[in-house]
Amino acid sequence: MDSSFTHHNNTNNNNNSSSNNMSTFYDDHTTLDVPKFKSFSPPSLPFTPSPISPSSFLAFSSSFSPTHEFLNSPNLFLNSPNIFASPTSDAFSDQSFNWRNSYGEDQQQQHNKEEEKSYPDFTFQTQTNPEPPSQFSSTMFQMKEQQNKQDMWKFSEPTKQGDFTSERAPTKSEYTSTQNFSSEMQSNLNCTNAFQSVRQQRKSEDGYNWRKYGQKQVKGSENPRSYYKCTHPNCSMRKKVERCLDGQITEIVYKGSHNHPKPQSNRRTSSQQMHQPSSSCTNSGISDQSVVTLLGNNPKIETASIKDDSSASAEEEEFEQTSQTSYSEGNEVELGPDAKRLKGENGNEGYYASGSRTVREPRVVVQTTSEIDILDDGYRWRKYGQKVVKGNPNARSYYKCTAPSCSVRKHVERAVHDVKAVITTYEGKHNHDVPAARGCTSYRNPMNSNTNNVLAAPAPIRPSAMTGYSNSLSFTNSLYKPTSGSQQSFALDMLQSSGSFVSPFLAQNSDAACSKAKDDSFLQSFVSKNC
DNA sequence: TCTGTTTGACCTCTT
DNA sequence: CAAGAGGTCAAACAG
Repeated sequence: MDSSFTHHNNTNNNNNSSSNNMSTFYDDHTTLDVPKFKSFSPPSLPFTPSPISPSSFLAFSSSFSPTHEFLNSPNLFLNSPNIFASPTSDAFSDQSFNWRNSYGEDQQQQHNKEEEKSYPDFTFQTQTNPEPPSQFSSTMFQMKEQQNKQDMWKFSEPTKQGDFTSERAPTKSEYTSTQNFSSEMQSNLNCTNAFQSVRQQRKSEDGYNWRKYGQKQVKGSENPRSYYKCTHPNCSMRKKVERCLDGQITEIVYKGSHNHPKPQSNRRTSSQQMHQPSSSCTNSGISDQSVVTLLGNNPKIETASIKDDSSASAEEEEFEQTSQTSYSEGNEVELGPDAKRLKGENGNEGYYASGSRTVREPRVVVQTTSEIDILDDGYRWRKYGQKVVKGNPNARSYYKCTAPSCSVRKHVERAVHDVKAVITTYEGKHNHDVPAARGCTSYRNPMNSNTNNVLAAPAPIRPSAMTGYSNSLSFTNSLYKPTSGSQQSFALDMLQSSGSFVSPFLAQNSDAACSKAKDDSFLQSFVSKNC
């Protein structure tokens, strides 16, 4: 190891900038040269509009495609496992939905009554959205620029829970940018409709046929994990579904990609049928999609522009060969010792929270191939592992620089003392310059270039230019001393997390950045708090 | 008989 | 190299 350093990204105060409004969100990212893979869908996720329209709240443009970041983020919560319909069984019928944690007790009780009226034989509970969409979006969104792009795009917790409910059923027109969810997610998102659908027609499908080929009891979890293959000839698409003992899905991991269009006629009647709400649109033909995730305790939206497999399969296939897209919803806060590892055939693996804890964290992960671009530091990274290390229940992501013969690695993890704090540790030194962002030729590395700070993307941090950075969480030293050869720590991620402050900060040289950071009251308070 | 599921054994990978 | 864990295979089983 030539060197290492750590930067710390604290998201506690993320609300103060980019989360404030969508314009900030756009401004900061739509101009980014988002790698193509980020705008490509989880392979084979069929479209089913959610009654909770992401686009009704979040008018993402098609160019906005934080798919990977959203869904692979351990911060993306989906604490409503109950609303997942089992794609392979009828566990749905046995499920009890409880969103009590999503809002106040009074509201809950009142709402429960309402729900009981609507679904006297159903225990699913939801709530009328008390906030207008615009308000919702402004309070829900939170941008987080993080060393690990997985968490780059985030949403802050709503100012009050329950802002986002299934009862806000949008019209179909609201789904112009919303497509392609896994069947489980579809069911999840189509809460109300799904239930109605379930009640009416227990079985439905996601358009693809699956065959169960194995089941395992994974260590650290009481929940069995089922393995499914796409039954289409030569299709490598697989998925893992983990369920609680009561049949509720707590985790879904997609791996690979469909090499075929969705079967036209797929009215299979096997137990593997997916739930497809009757109100859903199986194929809108709209290429851009948004992924929306309901979050039980902390309702949040995850939105990503992805492509419908059926409408853009060729384009996807081209990219699928070299990209990885991971979609993960789970409450990393709840990630505990019983987090489990998942590993793809490309070597990717990760630990994800088990659903056996007090708060279940269903998640959907889509894995295609191996490469991940992480442009937040300018370099391209390939995820090669993820695990929970001793002393910190939070999963740590491991990445390698994708440049040939470059041995730089980094890992990202959340601080044990503050789950919203992200520690990124670099090991080694890049033996190459910062690759230009895809489609971007104006990128300049602020750390080793005296040229203009022309940034088409958030300016990268150059850990590579530094040596001897420790992975300490300490903030006692300067926030950022890239030129120092001694072990240092800095709160880069924290700085990044400050939203609009990020780019200006990063666009400056390190000294200026450091100075600016120190002047920032937020940073000061953070440092004071954490040191 | 066919199709899909179950489940123990085996394989592969990581540590 | 061994142990452990996850992933896959395939025979047996069920509907």
